Order: sequence, then C-alpha cells, then structure tokens
Amino acid sequence: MLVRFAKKVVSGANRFDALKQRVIFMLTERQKLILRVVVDDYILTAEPVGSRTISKRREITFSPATIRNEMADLEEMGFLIQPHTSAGRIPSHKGYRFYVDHVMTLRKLSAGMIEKIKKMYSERFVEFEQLIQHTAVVLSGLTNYTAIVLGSDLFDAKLKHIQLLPLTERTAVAIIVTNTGHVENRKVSVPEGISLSEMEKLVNLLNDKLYGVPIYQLNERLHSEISQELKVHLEQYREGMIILEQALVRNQEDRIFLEGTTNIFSQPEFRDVEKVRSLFELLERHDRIQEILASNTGQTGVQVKIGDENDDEAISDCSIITASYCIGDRPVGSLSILGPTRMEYSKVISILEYLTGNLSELLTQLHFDDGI
Amino acid sequence: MLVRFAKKVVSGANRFDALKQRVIFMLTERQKLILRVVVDDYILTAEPVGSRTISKRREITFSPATIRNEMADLEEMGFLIQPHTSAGRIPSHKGYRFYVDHVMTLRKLSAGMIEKIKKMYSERFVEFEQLIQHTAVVLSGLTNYTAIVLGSDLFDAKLKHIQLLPLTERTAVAIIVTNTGHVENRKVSVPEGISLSEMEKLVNLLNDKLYGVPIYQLNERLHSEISQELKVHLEQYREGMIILEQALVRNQEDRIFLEGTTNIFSQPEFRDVEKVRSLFELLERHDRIQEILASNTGQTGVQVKIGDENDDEAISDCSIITASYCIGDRPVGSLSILGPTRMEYSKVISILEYLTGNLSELLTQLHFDDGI
DNA sequence: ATTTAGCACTCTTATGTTTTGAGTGCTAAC
DNA sequence: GTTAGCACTCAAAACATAAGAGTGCTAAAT
Repeated sequence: MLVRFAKKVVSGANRFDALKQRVIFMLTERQKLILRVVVDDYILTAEPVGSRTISKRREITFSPATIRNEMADLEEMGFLIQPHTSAGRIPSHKGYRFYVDHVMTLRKLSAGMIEKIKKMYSERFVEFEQLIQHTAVVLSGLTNYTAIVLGSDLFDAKLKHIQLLPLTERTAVAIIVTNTGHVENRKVSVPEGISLSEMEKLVNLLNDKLYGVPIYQLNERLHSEISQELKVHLEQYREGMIILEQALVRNQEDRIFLEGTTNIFSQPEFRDVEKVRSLFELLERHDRIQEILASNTGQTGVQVKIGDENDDEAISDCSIITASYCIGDRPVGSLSILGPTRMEYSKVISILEYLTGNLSELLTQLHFDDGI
Repeated sequence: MLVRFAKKVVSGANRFDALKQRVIFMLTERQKLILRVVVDDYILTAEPVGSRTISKRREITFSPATIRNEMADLEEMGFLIQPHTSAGRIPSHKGYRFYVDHVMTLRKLSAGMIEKIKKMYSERFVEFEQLIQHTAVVLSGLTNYTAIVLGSDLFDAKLKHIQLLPLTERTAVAIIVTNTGHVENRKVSVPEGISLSEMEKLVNLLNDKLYGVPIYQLNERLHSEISQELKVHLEQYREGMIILEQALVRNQEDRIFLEGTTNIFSQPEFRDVEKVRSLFELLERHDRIQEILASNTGQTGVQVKIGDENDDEAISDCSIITASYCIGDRPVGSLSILGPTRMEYSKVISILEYLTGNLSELLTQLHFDDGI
C-alpha cells in the first residue's frame, strides 16, 4: 500500500524536493484532506469517524471504499487509531501533531469574537495582577477550557521605595514598593548588634542608590555596587548585608492564575472520576504546573504540546497550548490553555495569538508611558 | 406500632419528665442502639445496612426479626430510609441529626492522633496566615475530607505604621503595617488640590493618633477622633478625609483557605461527575462559601449542618462541621470540614474541638506576649 | 491502475431474559 | 414481647439475542 503513495510523491521532482516532501508532506493531498476531516469531525463529536460520515462531506469527492483504503494507510502510518474493529477512526497523538503542523488552517478571529473580547476588557485595571487574572477569566470563557496564566509584574517594575520597619527586637518587615504600585513585603530577622540608627542609614542609602532600578536587578546591584558603599558608610557591614539579602531575595516564582478548571467536567473524555481526580491533583500543585510550562519559556510564537509530549502522566490525554506575552521584546509571562487532546486547536491558537498580541502592546505602552 | 414505645417511655415518670423525654429521647434505648449501629455501619461501608448485618454485632442481643420491626418503626418516624424494598436501611438527614444530637458518643482523640498533630505543627510560623493555611492542610490530612478555614489576622492586629506613597499625580498607595508583621496595601486616588506637604502632615497625624489601635477599629476612630483633629490641623480637610476613607476601608472578607478538595473524589457518593462538578463550582465561589458559613459565626462550640440545612443545592448531600477559634474570648475565625452527609461525625468533631482549642490558646498567648 | 460497489465478517451497544441473593414483612409459634 | 419461618420483592449480575455501524476484501467498472 505504502509503495503507491511513495512513488506518487517522488515522481516528477528532483532529489532535494523529494527529500523535503518526504519530511514535511509525507502524505498525499488526499490523505491530508481525510486526516483533516477526521480530526475536525472528532473534535466536534468526540465519536470515532467512519468512512460513510466522511464521504458525506462537501469537499469529499470519492467513495467510502476509497476512504477506507486511505484510512487503512493512515492507520498503518500511525496517524489514526481504530478503537476496535467495527468502529471508525480517531486521531492518534501523531495524527494531531501532523494536523497542527501541516494540515490545520488558521482562521482569523471573527469580528464578533473580537467585539466580545473588547467588551470583556472594558474595565479599567489599576494593577498588573488584576489585568492578568482577568485575562485568565476571559481566556477560559472564550475557549471553555482551562486557562493557565503566568506572569509577574516584578519583571517590569522598578523600585520606588524601600523601607525597613522593626517589629520586635529581632525581626523586621521589609517593604518594597514599585512604580507600578505593587507592594511586596517579607519578614527579615535582624542580626544581633545592629543599631536602629544604622538601620536607618542603611535604608536611606538604599533608597538613594536603588531608586528606579528594575526589581529583577536588585539582587545583582546589591552585590556589585551597594556592597562597596556599605563598607564605607556603615560600621556593621556584615549585619547590614545579612538583612539586605533577606529583603531582596527575588521572589523566583511567577504568579500563576488558573481559571475555568471546572470546564474540565464538560469534556466527555473526563466522564471518569479517576481521570478528573488526577488532573485536579496536578492542578493543585502549582509548582508542578510551572515545571510543565517551563519548557515553553523563551520560545516565541504559539507552542502546542500534545498528549505525552507534556511529560506528566496526569495530562497524557491533554494538550497545552501556550503563547508568551512581552514588554517591548522581553517575554514576561505566558497564556496557556489546557484541554483534552481533542481540542479546538485552530480556534484556541487564534485566540491566544490575538490576546498575547494585544496584551504585549498594552503592557509595552504602559511601560514606556510610565517611566519612573 | 408507635403506641408501644410511647407507653413505655411515659410509664413511671411524672408529667414534666415525660415531656422532656418525648422531646429529647423520642426513641427507646433499643431504637437508639439500632440507629447508632446503622449510622456507624453506613458511615463505614456506604452500603445500606440490613437486619442480619446488624444482628451480628456484639452489642446486639436480639434477632434480625426484632431489628426489622424496630427499623420499620424508625423508618416510619423518618430516621431511616429504604432505597428500595429489598435493600437495607440508610440514615435520613433527620436520622443523622438525631444521631449527632443524642446518640453519637464522642471519643477522646487517641494519643497517637495527638502525637501526629503535634508533629504536624512542629514548624515555626512567622505569620498568622501561614499558621492558618497550614492548619487547613493538617485538617484535611487528618480527616480525608475538605477543610475550609476562615480567618484574618486583622481581627487581632494593631496598627504599627501607616504610610502614603504617591505613585503618579493622582494616585498613591497606602501601606498599613501591623504589629503582627502583616502588610496590607491598597491603591487610593488622590483628589485634586491637595499638596504633598499636606499629605505628609496627614500621615504624621495618623501615625501619631492611631498607633496601637486595633485594625478593626480604624474606621471607627477615623470618624470619631481623627475627623476632629483634621479639621483643626489640615487646610484641605475634605480631601484628606477622602484619601483616608479609601485607605482604611476594612477588608471585609476574611481570608479563606481550602485544602483537600480532591478528597471529594474518594467518596463513593461522588462517583458521578455531575455531582462533583456542582460541588467544585461552588468551592470556586469563595464569596458563596463565606455566606454559607456565615450562619455559624458568633456561635460557640462545634456546629454541625447536615444536608439541606446548608441552604445550597450543591451541598444538599454534604455536611459541614464548623468550630470557631478565638483570641482571648473574641472569636476571630473558624475551622470547617466539608464532607458527605455520611461523614465520620464523631471523629471530625473531636479533631475540630482539639484543634480550635489549641489554636485559640496559641493565638491568645501570642496576642498577649506581643503587646504593642 | 484507480476507484468503487458489494458483501461477508467483526465487534460494540442496546435490549430482553433469567438467575441469584440480599433483604423484607407478615404470620404463627415460642 | 420476641423470634423462627417463609413467601415475596427487587436490584444487580449473568447470559442471550438482535441491531447496526463500520470494516476489509474481492471483483467489477472506469
């Protein structure tokens, strides 16, 4: 069977083209057409798709028998799966992969959809975090899947004010305010033998030297510049450094927002409680989610991870689609959609592209308007 | 049938006793025994309990036939339910209610259990919020149900420091630090026409006048005392008040911590995805949960709400057990367990009593150690 | 050489039937 | 008042049958 198609593809093309075609267009146009119909239909109905159903489509000009032959080939190549002999075919992970990479057509968002999104963003947002959280809500609302949004405004923010407030003899609270209006605070323990006046000096020095410095550079600056200054101006240099190191420890985790987790229940593939369970248990472990999404950081464009490409048992039947958003051209966070492998890839990708684009623009604008 | 037991109860007692007995001990001792066995067994197995099963118990000295008679009576009175004619009995909500109120015996926590709890609290907690959150984890771990913990350290905290930091022309961020080391912040919009020096004055005045005042009294004090002072010392009195009102708005919501939500999946009564769904949808709506728990606030001791006593469709098959914890004798938060009506009431109640007791003690101690 | 009609075959799903067993309620005896 | 005995009920399990969707293969048609 396979001989047939191989011959056809190679015929009338030079060596290089043939190679290229073998890699990228392993399938004949007709096979791709059939694959597309199967995936599209299965995404819609969640039922195995048979040759008769396919033949009824407008774009299909050949008979069920032909389709059966082609599907047998597609199955042999691993793009389709037959749940049992007398059932139709469903796409395999490999089938979805090929569909996403080479077959699927991306529609532009409809005007209605764009309108809808605009309406959802009509509120005013005072803080980055609100905006991001709201984006998660919008995303899950538009897609009916689960939205995972990562982002920390600390990527962008610059230091506005720092303060050290003694609580007890040996503890204090460090408060860091950014130009975005975000307030960060952490407890620090105060080493023995540092006086109040020294602490005051310390803080003044910091506000002087670090004003306007991006948050993510604080730690770095502390060791490069401040360290020197301290030695000169401060008697209890060691103690001061101990405090500062506690205070400026970078909050390494991005903030994470989950929305629409209950959408999972609507998916027929999750009618089984055990599957839902393991998925929810995963979703509770935010650190694990960050790990899973980590493989996408730095990547530009929309990333699609299908099934076990995700490297966690609990989501081996899920796909995750991720897109990053930027300030200027520095990526600062990401929007992801988690759904079954039987996901509306095309729609979700379009939405993510649109939203990350918008978000990046908005943030970039704010960023430059809002110089410190 | 009912005549029989009524006769027995009344015999040999004066009018008042009889009345009391009718109200509190509507059932003969034997009926209570059977009710207890049914509930205990059903809690354990989640299967309807039949007369044979009951008769096999140590404490049961009479035959299945007798038990059948008694169970028929209990059913007639609404304490038991028969899912279908050839099944055993299960407790009705009324049955659970009576069980909890009059039948159940509270065991003391085993030494092993107390040991386990102590171990779980071996960490050091710097902040109230951590402690509370961890308590939720402990609770769900001990019970295998879902834990809901309400509490805000603001109930206890006193003002340590207040600060107003201008962000842009028209916005500022108000930072409130408490003696517990908690930092609260909110954005405020600055009315036109107030000068920087005036704002400074304002803040100095506040720190002067409000130092050591419990957070929950701030708003009150603002209107009673501060208002007067402002009029005297501040030119832009109106503008100042506008800012302060924004800054001191009480964060009315308690903080809420949910843990062990996935324990729900272990319950056989939630094998149906639709039920789980509605429950999870409820759990996402924190405001709704607060409403549901609100009926318990102010109550002392352990509160048990069974089935539709809870006033929300989604938890009409659940029970919620709640106990408040205090600082001194002011209740400041609550621990709740959400589980199926078929819940280990006795165990859960014991645990809640123990934990709230401990927690109250701990917090009270901290409170008085930590005078401002 | 492809494509397709035809048909036997497979396997799931739905439906109906029978069997089993747990549990009951009632009666009559203890 | 209690209990043994027994007929009866009903859900759940086990089995049987039928229906239908879909296939793969063969042979004819294009």
